[in-house]
Amino acid sequence: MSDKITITFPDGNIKSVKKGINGFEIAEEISKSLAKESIAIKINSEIFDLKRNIERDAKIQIIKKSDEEALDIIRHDCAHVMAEAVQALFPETQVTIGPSIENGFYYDFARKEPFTLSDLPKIEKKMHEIINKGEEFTREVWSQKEAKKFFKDKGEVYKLELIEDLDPEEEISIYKQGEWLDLCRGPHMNSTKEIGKGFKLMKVAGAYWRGDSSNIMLTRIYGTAWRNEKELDIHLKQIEEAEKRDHRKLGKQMSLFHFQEEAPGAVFWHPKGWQLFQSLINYMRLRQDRAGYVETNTPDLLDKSLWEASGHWEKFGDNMFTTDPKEEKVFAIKPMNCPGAVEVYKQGLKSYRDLPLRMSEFGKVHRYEPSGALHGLMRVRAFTQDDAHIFCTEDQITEESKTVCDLILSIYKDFGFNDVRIKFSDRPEKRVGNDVVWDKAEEALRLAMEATGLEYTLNPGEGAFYGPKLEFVLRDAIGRDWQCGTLQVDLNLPERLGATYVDEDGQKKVPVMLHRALFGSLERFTGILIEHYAGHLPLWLSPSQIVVATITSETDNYAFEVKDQLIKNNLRTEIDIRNEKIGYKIREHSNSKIPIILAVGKKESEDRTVSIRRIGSSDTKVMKLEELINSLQKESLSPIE
RNA sequence: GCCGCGUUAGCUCAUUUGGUAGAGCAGUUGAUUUGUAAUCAUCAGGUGGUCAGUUCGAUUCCGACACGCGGCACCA
Repeated sequence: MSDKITITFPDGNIKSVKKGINGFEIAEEISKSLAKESIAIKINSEIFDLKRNIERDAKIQIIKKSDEEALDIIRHDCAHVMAEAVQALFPETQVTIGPSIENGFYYDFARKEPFTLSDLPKIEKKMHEIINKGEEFTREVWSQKEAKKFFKDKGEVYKLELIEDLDPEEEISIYKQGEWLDLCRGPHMNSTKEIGKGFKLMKVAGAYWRGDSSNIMLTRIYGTAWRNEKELDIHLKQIEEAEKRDHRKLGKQMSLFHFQEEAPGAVFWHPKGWQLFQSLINYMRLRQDRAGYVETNTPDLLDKSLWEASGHWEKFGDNMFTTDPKEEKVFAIKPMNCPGAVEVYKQGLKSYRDLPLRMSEFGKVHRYEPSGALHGLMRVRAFTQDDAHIFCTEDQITEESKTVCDLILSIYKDFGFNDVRIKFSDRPEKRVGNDVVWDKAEEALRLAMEATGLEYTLNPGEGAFYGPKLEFVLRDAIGRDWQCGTLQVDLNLPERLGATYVDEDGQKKVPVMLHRALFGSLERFTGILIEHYAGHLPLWLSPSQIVVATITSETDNYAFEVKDQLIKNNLRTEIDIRNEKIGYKIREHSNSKIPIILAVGKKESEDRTVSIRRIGSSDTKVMKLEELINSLQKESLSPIE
C-alpha cells in the first residue's frame, strides 16, 4: 500500500502528498502567509480542523480567515470560549448547547439564578483573558461510556442527555481548550487567540431546553462575532441604523398609529396611518378585480357550533375570543374568514361551471395571541386579512395555485420586494382528514410549485391543520422574518362544512378550497413597508404627499391657491402658513417624511411657480404649478392604475 | 404563556446611599415677516404605570398586577 495520497486543489491542481498530512502542513508548503491566514480545511465539501489528518485522496480547500466559511468557525469558537468563561466565573452553571448562528452565536446555560445583562461585562472580560492566553483547541475521540462517565461525574446532566440520545455506535468528539472541554463536532480554529477582539455579548434571554415549552427554561446568552473589531463595528452600526427604521418608532414619529394598554395587541390607527392602510386596500382591490375575484363580507361573530364543525374550536379554541353566553348560544369572534366564506358559497346550488369561484374578503380577525408574542404591527391580536377562498375542482388546483403565486410575487414587486423566501409546510401532527386526502393536497401543491419554477424550502410538519401551505416570508429592518402571503390547499373544510357542487355527470361533489392571503395581515404588511422604505413611502402611499410652506405671510393667499389646485388634482396636500422660518418648516416636514415640500415666497407668487424639494435630497427646483401637477400625475397613482 | 429587563411632562431623556422631581423639543402667550434641516423671550405642564407593603417619610426598598422591550415557546 502506498503511503502517498493525491489531493486536488480548488483550481484543479493535483498534488501527491504523504498520507496523513494535515491542512496546516499543506498550507505551509504553499506559503508562510497562507499558513498564517488559514484556519480550517474543507475536505470533500466538509470542513475540518487544520490539524485533521487526511488519509485518502481528496479534494481540498484551505479556509482562510477572510473566507465566508470562516465566520461560522469563529462564532462557534466564541461560543466555546464564552462557556468556559461562564463556568470559570459561575462554577455552579451547567452547559447545554452553543451553536453559531447568523451574525453570531449563543450558548444556553442551566443555572438556578438566570444571568442578567449586568453579568455580561464580567463574562466578556473573562473571554478576553481566555483568548489572550491562546489556549489550543484540541480534538479527542472518546467512547460513549467514557464520555457519559465524565459528564455524569461533573454533574452535567444536559450533556449526558445529549449523549444518551446519540446512536450507540457513534463515537464522541470532544474539543478541549486549556482545561475546559465540551462535547462538540467541530471544527475549531487552532487556538483561542485567533478569535481576536471582534466579538461582543449582546443580550440574555430565556430559552427552553430542547426548544420544548414543557421543559425547564435555560438562560441563553447571545453574542455577535466577526473577524476583527472593524467588522464588528460595521455590524453594530448596521444594527443602529436598522433600529432607526423600526416601524414602532417611525409610526410614532409619523403619527400613523398607537397602542395602549386597554387594547393590547390592537391598533389605534391615526388619520395618516389609516390613509396608508386604505391605499393598500384600494390597490389590492383593484388587483383582485382584475384577477377575477368577487368581494364578500361575512359576520365577525359566529356561533361556536360552526367553529366546532370546522375543527377550529378543537385546535384553537383556547386562542379564540368568545362572548358571554347571554342566551344559550356562545359566539366566537372570528379568528379566520373561511367558515364565513363557505357559508356564502353554500347559498344556492353551485355547478362545476361556476368554478373556480374566487371570493375575497377584507376580513378583520381576532386571535388571542400569547402576550409574549405581541410585537408592534407585526404580531397583533386584531388584524385585517386580504383573504380569499378559491373554490375549485381538484383538476384546477395546480393552475389556480400557480396563478396565486404569480399574483403574490407581482404584487410584492410593486413594493420593491424582489427577494422573497417561500416555505412549503406539509402535514402537521395534529390535523383533520385522512392521509389519502393529505397526499393528494401536498402533491397538488408540489406540482403547482414546479409549474411556477420558484425556489422554496421545505418546512416539515408546519402546515395548517386542514391542509399544506406555502408561506411567503419577508424580513424586517432588524433581521426578523415575518410571514406575509400564504396559500393553503384545503381538501378538508369544504366537506366538514358541507360545501358541494354539481359536476358534469350530475353528481354532487365536494369542491377544493384554496385559502390565500397576499399581503397577509394588512397591519403586518404596513409595518414591513414602513421599515422597508425607512418611512420614505413612495408618493402613492404617502398619507400626506405635499406640504405647501410659505416663506412670509405675504404669500399666504398664493399658498392657498396652490394647495387648492393640488387637492383638485387628487394630491393629498397640507399647508403650513405658521409664523416660522422656512428652514424650520423644512426640517419639521422632512422629519415627518413628507415626500414633497413646496416653498412659496414672493418670487414664486409673482411667477406662479413653486420651489420643489423632495425628501432625501436638498436640491430644489422651481417649476410652474401646472408643470408640477402634470409631472406628479402618474407617480401619485398606484402601480396598477 | 415562560425567562430577563423596563415604565419619570405630549415626545426624547436626566435626577446614586429614601427627605414629595429637572432639561431639551413640542404646547401657551408675546416679539420677530423670515429663502430651504431648529429666531428670541414668556408661561404652563408631573398623585413618578397601577395597587399594596416596609418606613416618621418611598420616584428611590419589598411584593402583586398591567403594559412594553429582548428572546424562547406559540402563530389557524
